[in-house]
Amino acid sequence: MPELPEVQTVVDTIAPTVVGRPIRRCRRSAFDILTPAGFDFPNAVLGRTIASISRRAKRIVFRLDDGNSFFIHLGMSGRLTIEPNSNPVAKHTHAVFEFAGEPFELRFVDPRRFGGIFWLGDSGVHDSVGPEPLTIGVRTLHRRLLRTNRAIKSALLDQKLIAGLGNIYVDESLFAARIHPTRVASELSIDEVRRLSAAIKRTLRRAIAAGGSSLRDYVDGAGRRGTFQNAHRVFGRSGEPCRTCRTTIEKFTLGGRSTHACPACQPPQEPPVTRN
DNA sequence: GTCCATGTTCTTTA
DNA sequence: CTAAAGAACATGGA
Repeated sequence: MPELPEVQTVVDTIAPTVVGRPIRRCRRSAFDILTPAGFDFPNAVLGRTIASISRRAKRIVFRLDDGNSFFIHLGMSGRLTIEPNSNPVAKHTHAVFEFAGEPFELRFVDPRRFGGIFWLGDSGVHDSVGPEPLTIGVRTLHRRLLRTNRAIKSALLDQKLIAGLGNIYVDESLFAARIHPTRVASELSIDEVRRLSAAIKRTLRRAIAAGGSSLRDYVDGAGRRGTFQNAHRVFGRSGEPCRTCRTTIEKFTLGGRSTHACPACQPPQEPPVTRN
């Protein structure tokens, strides 16, 4: 469910409330969402103060005052919200963090359990995660795309190639860059990679500003829905007219994922260079 | 009952 | 061996 903009929004909405607070108690921590299984949780966090909260890829990283850190991944259906202690505990609540003397607590709910809590220790090293899309350079992106012959959409979904993009923002970014999702990654021209890099950054920034996309049940740390779904150009708009050229938005399966594109704005082959 | 879902990882195939 | 495709994971909504 949550991609970079949603995860960033969760970070932004919980940080002011929980940073600097000592964790007094942890309740209802489901065992099967901890990696490595049953790492010293909750002992590793009890009594520790949250020094900072940040985002890396789609991960919400908690740095503790003892130098250790862990992260929460929301998977497909995860929620991380600040709620009054007195609120009824929702079904599929896996972890509740209580803070000394505070009437609110942080709750991790994830019905499908694709998410989890992962221990990083004192290294803070994130492996199997590529460069951040908001800061990646054109040259770096180009070099990494040259290494694979997969469809550009599949390449952009590969978190090791570039981190943080998911099904929504890949489709939206490719539309903004006027590149068809089935194009071979290694065959994009440098000009197309330039457009793609700019389109990714622009799309993500706008989505963050809108609080992310709430298609189904995504909410931020305060329980509020995002509004970027209203600005989608292709995702979830199959059968509707393209907002640029009125051509019907197509939907098909690529790499096992539903894929949306405008066949006119995003030609399946790179348009030939016109000369005069 | 069926199909689909904003993600990731493991297995199978080529 | 590697790259790429496919299956699996678990739950709920249409």
